Amino acid sequence: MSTVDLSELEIQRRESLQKLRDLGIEPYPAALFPVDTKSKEIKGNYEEGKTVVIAGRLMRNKIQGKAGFGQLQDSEGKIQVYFNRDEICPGEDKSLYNDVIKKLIDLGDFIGIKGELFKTQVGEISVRVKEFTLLSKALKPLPLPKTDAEGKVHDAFTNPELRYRQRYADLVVNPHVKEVFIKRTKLFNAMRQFFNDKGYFEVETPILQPIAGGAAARPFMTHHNALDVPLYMRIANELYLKRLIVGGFEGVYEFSKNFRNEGMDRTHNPEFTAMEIYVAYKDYNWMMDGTTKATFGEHEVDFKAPYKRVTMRQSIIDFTGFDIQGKSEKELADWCKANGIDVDDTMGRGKLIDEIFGEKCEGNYIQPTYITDYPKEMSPLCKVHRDDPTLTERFELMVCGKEIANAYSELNDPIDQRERFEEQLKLAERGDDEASQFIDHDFLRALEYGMPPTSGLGIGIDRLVMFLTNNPSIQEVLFFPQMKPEVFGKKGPELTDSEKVILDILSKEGTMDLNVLKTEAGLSNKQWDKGIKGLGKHGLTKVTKTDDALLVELVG
RNA sequence: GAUCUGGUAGCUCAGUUGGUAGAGCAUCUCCCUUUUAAGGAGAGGGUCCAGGGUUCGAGCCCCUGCCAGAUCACCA
Repeated sequence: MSTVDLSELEIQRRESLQKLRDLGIEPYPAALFPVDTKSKEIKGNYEEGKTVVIAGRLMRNKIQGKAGFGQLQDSEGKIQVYFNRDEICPGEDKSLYNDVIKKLIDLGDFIGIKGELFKTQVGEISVRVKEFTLLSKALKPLPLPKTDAEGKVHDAFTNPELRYRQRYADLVVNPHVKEVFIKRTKLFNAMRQFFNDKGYFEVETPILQPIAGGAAARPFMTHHNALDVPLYMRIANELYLKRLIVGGFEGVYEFSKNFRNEGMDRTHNPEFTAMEIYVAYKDYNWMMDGTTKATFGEHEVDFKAPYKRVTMRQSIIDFTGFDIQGKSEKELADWCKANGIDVDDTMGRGKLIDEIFGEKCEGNYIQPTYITDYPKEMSPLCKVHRDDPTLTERFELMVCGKEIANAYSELNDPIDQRERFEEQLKLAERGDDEASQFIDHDFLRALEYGMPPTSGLGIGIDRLVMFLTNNPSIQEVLFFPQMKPEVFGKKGPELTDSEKVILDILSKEGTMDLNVLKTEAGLSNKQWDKGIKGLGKHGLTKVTKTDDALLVELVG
């Protein structure tokens, strides 16, 4: 990047950087800095006169003559630091204070401080600086929101595009954003703790899969050069965890980054995190009892378990008065048409019911609610219901109109499983692009060796975090949400057409009268104006004024 | 994919019928030794997202494109 592309503020900071080097101060020192305290500890265990060594970004630097107050931000918060010229520079040479601290240090620079704790006249806990070390210079100014006495934020850094693309800056200046991610990690830790205490085993399974199974979604495809085979990024890890249950583990779980090549919106990101757990010798009722504790038990969430439980059949009756029990595909399709739901020939019975539920019921479940007993056709990996062969032993946990968790009594009958896969294949051939197009024969082989009765649960972690942190957008709970790539260096040295035309004419003559050049160029007023100004900015031409004319001169 | 809204200084935002591009904070200079978003005085800082068009003249009007957000569609 040339200095031409830099803003005034960035140029100033680069100049400060050079001046620091000229003073013998390395702006990016290699040696460790012996930090021994953080801001939070200072405030929590205040000891008058205690010597501390702290480090962080300087986020405020209010100079008042021969003293000044700064604010140092570390990972846990902010602490005020007090610079006093004659304490920092006891001798004749006051340059460390007058030049370095007052002028060459900028907001955002990392500095290290050794000093003593004291309270100011207004009672704010502060560090009286004894020694000062520059740890890293910031060449780009951070956004600078300010918080007033009432906690109201002024000039907040709110532009979502800038915040997501430059999350590092967002995290520095928006403490509430950092909080969301701390909560996210605490949720992971709490769930791990909960499962580990119960003796379940955390595992890792393949992300690159020869068949993207376990869910219905369009996968990202890639290719392995050495084997010369196509591979898919996983859309789910379900089938691999079940293989481990076959192998003898009785409780396995995995936090699984899944990838789906579909649309993006405020609840969908191409990569997202699911937590899947499978426990042998259990059923979906057991899982329902445990889910509340597993997800919310460790957190201060205003939930009262047990949540309401509604069968899918009852849910549809509740919101439409229509009973899907025993209805044929045609009867369901006719009802949909009569009630304003778009249907087409590719839709089987399961899909039709799913449409009715999605259209008329789903959005109404704001409070946590278990929807149970899904139709067989829409749950190809789930065991048939013990009381009704047209249903499956499945539940989903709905919160705020969105699915948070999905659980089964897992299908472990290999013959039934093969038939379900074949049904999916038929639906796919019929045009249902959500139905699975491949049969995972290896998975069927595993089931043939025998899988114990098992209950499985999947939780959409991102949506759960959204819910727990009260965020309406998935982008707010992912550090780096997917964005269209930013174009850097677009404004290259290339000339516009107008500039080229003018330059061509001028290059033959070297120097020309401006009006002659304009006439010869034959450009519209606007194009002429843009072209000649552009060339001047590129430093290619120079306009000089004589007594009676303007002369354009080719430079370089 | 559709519709709507937006893109102006480092950040947050104004910008009048279309007539010399503004404010606050930040920055720079000077003064100030216990300040609390904001002490005083002065100064600098712009490819108004990009490209076309209309016009004597466009940040503003028209067209095309790019990026983002929201709503909808899609997504077990």
